[in-house]
Amino acid sequence: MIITSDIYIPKGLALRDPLETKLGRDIVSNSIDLIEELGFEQFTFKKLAKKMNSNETSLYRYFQNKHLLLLYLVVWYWNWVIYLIDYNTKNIDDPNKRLNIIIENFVDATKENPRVDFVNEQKLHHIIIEESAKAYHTKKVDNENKEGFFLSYKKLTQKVADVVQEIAPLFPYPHAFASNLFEMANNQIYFAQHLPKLTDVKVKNEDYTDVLNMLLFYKDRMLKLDA
Amino acid sequence: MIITSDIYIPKGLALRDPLETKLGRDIVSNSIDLIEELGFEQFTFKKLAKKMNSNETSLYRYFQNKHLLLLYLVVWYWNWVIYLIDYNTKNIDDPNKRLNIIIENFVDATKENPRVDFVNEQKLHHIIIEESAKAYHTKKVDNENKEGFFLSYKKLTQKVADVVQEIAPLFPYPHAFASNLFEMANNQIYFAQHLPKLTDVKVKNEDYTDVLNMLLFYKDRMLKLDA
DNA sequence: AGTCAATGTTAGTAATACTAATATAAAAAA
DNA sequence: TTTTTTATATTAGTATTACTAACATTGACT
Repeated sequence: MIITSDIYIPKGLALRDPLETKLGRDIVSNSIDLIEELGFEQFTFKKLAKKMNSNETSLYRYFQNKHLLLLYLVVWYWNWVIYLIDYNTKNIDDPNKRLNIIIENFVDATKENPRVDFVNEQKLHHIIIEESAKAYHTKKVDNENKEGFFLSYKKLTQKVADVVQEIAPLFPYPHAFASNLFEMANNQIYFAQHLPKLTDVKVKNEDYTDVLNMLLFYKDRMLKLDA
Repeated sequence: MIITSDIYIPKGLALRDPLETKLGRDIVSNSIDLIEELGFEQFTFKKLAKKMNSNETSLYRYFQNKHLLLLYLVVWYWNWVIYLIDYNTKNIDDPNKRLNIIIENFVDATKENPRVDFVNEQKLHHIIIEESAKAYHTKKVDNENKEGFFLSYKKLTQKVADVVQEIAPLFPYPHAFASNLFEMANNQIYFAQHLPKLTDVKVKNEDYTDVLNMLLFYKDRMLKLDA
């Protein structure tokens, strides 16, 4: 089990902690499958309950609505990426190497061994690419932000910004660079898969090499490491 | 009237051309107000009809559903930006100056005079920032792409990519750079307004100066114009 | 044997996202 | 001018969604 006490999933995101019960874990697990299959718009608690051989009402005991369930998954992903980059950059002194590893984990956060058994990280990654924008482009953002629902994304951004500033102390936009790096990774993968004229990279199957190289190029240019 | 024959709003996006009738123009105009006010999730045709003193059924004669109405607005915006950059970069030889103007228009596509009277470009810009991701992150993308609904975005990307290649013929990712520039402009404005820890720029009222400067910096770095 | 928490069951509601059928008014064609 | 077409409005209805309430059952622990 990876998600432990040092990983902050804010209270209020779920009505009760899904990790503590079989049903809760089933909700998380099956919602990943079903959102990926149907897309968020077509996904409903009723369909999810049916798939799980449970019932709608029980699901509402865990999540107030499907939007908060999606946000829960997105927060989970942010935490997962934070875990990955901590784990993979430990004991590496060179901040540029650390940033390379961060970028690798942005592009493909599914390759690592340590995983939670009931979460399919690859499918979760697909959901992030296809649906995550909907989790924070809503009229509720400001309230949800006050509730602390985006702390993980901020933490992730701050971590990357710190490494950027280690590499290039005078770089004026470390946070924007960090968040853009993350958004760009997901976005450009999406474009490669659905609107390829909007990008120059190719993604075949689960091979994100092109995207990785582009982001590394982007980083080197922005931080003037290719002089 | 700006939107003319050389601006391609694909057939199939609307059931009948909203520009040709009073009701159609009212739908476009009022939907911009209402989507901005309520957010796309809470926006319904019933509410829109009420606001317009029309009725739900009539609206369905123009748009199959609210998703296609949103996409129509987003396509409108893409066309509007294409128009703006064509208009504002005309007769300017220096490709770098042209790219600067493009970036200005990405950041704030509302400042120009030539405008369609029934479209509030400033509100439309807000909708793009807050809701546009939902217009193309859906299970329908691939089909809608086949219908040509994203040609305007591709055209916009291609235009910018062409300028990039004029400036830096060897730059390896002109399309990704172009689409990322556009996405980043909208995203970072959104972050500045709702999740400021994810960026370094500030947006007060409608002042996007910080964002503009950041994007110009980004461009100079990426294309090595600040050597 | 009793209670408690988790889950299930049944039933219901207001709103959403539509469609069909018909009526009326205004504009264009005969 | 009358007819026809076209646009819009009205009414009515449906299946689904997004919930909520009340109550029943199960199993685990005391």
